[in-house]
Order: sequence, then structure tokens, then C-alpha cells
Amino acid sequence: MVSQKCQYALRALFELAKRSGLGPTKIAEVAEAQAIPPRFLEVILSQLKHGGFVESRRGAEGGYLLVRPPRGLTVGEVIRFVEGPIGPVGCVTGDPKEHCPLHGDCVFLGMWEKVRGAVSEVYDSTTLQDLVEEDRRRGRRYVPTYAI
Amino acid sequence: MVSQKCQYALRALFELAKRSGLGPTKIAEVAEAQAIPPRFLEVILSQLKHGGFVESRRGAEGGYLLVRPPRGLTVGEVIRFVEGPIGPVGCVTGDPKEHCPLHGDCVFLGMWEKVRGAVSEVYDSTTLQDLVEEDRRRGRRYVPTYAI
DNA sequence: TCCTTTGTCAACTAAACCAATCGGGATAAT
DNA sequence: ATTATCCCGATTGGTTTAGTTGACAAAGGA
Repeated sequence: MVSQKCQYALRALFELAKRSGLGPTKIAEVAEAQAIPPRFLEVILSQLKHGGFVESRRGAEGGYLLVRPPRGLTVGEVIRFVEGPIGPVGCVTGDPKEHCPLHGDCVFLGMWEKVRGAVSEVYDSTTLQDLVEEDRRRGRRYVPTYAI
Repeated sequence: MVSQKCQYALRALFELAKRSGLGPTKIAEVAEAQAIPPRFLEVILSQLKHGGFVESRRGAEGGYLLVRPPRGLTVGEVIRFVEGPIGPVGCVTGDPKEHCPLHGDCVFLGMWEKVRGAVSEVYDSTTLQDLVEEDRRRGRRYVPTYAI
């Protein structure tokens, strides 16, 4: 299960990816476009900034920008940063503090590994660019609003 | 992430599967063999009983038995019973109360579906019998202890 | 009959986690 | 200076997890 927070993080990055090259986007805009509680989004974007995913501009006309090009940014990276290692159970995520009481000779291990592999494969092969393209394909090309 | 409780449930059913046909197994035995806190296992087995996975015998020489043959019992069934529907996010588990604020036209949906499919496929194609066989293959054939 | 062994059940709890919110501060553009 | 925007730490309320407790019921043997 990926947490609500992580889904928000992905949606926010996707929104920034859609607008990459167009200057900073405000928290409030991202929040509205993606239906994310604004103050919570603030926390999330700040975390993503520390993780090197986005950068920020302060003051009037400030906002957030994607640091890296969407083509090279995978969903897997984002999930791992927000949630920690991907996997159905602790003993299979490489986390050394997690240990089966059965010391690695548990019959379930193979199955957990299969799941971890399958899930990682999907997340690691989906880039933000893929999502933006899918979005455009559906006719939701981003049209900036110049006037109010 | 499958919970500790669910892992215990699977290990307990596996232990019963290993001994199926040999009469009831006591909670304490299962607990020791699988390193599960005994009083917690009590709760879990009782729940599995209500779900029709096991049955019980009370009194001296009582214990628990698997109801169905291990060949037809999949890990997927057990996980769904203990944890609810399988899937990385709520909007993809068929749960009708879960809804994206974007009304099903979210670009992430396809990816979540892929993950749900891949995970379910692994869990639904693994039976308890598969696990018992894997266990025997590793030379851990169950040898009942007749004397004490 | 009575005692021991086993499962049954409902309630309880401590800790962790999640999703958010709040209040105030810093910085940049106009 | 004023306003718009991000920055940061603390706090909250609710839910979930991983168990524990204690009293009870049934089966079987002495």
C-alpha cells in the first residue's frame, strides 16, 4: 500500500513535470490542480526539496520547479524516497535490521521476492515523462492562463 | 506491505498444512514451530476459523486442523481474508467507497492496475501445497514426536 | 464426579503511524 | 513598505498495529 502522502508527492511532481520549462509553480496552484490539501503539500514539497527532486523560489512569483528532466525521473525513485524500500514484507527489502525469526530459510521468501521484483519492475520503468505523455494523449495539454 | 498478523496467519496455515491428515495440532505447537506469540496466534486462529479456513477440537488432545486440502488453498485467499483487497492504492481495489478526487481519469491509474495485477498473480498462483512441497524439497520433512 | 487440558471470547492497552494543521519567520519582487 | 510566497518546527486527532489479559466453556480421563 502506498500512502496518501506518497500519492500526493507523485501527483505534485507530475504537475510540475507537466509545466517544466515554464518557470516556478506555486504550491497553491499545484494543490488546486491535484486536489491536495495545501498546507500538507507544503510539507511534502519541502521534503522533496531536501531529497533533491525539486527546487524553490521564494517571494512573489515564486514557487517550485522540477530539478531533473521528467524523462529520467522514475516513480520508483520517488516512492523509495518517500516510503522507504519497496517490498511486501520487511525481510525482503534488504533492510538489515529486519530479520525472519527463521533466518532466511523461510518457505515464503521466494514468493515475497517474486512480488518485490514484479512491483519494482513496474515502478522503476515508469517515468514522469511517460505520465505526462499519457496525459497529453488524453487531450489534457496544459494551457497556461495568462489573464484573470 | 502485508502485516505481521497476516504473515503469522500464513505461517500457521502452512504449519497445519504440513501436518494435515495427522489429527489436530495445538496452538502452542504451531506457535513454537513458527515463532509466533501464542496468545496472539490464538486470536488469529479463531479468526481463521470464522473464515472457514480451519476447524478446532476442544479439550485434551485438541487443537486445530486445516478444513480444505492444501492444494486448493491459495495465499491470495488468505491475504484477502485477513487484510482485505489486494492493491497498491485504494482506488484500484474495487472498493467502491474509495475514489480518486479525479474521478477515474487519473494518469496513475494504469500503473496502479499493473501493480495490482502482478501482485495478485503471484499470490493467487501460490498454494499451501506448493509451500509444503518446497519445504520437503529442502529436507524438512515433518517427523512427529511420539514420545516425550 | 472432579480435574486438567485445551479452545473461546470480549475487552483492553501501549506504541507507532498517518494525515493534516498551526503559527510564526524569512525572503524576494514591486 | 507591502505583499506574495516559501520555510520550519511543533502539535493534533484519529487509526492501526501488535499484542495482552482475564474470565469462561467444553472434552476427556482418573
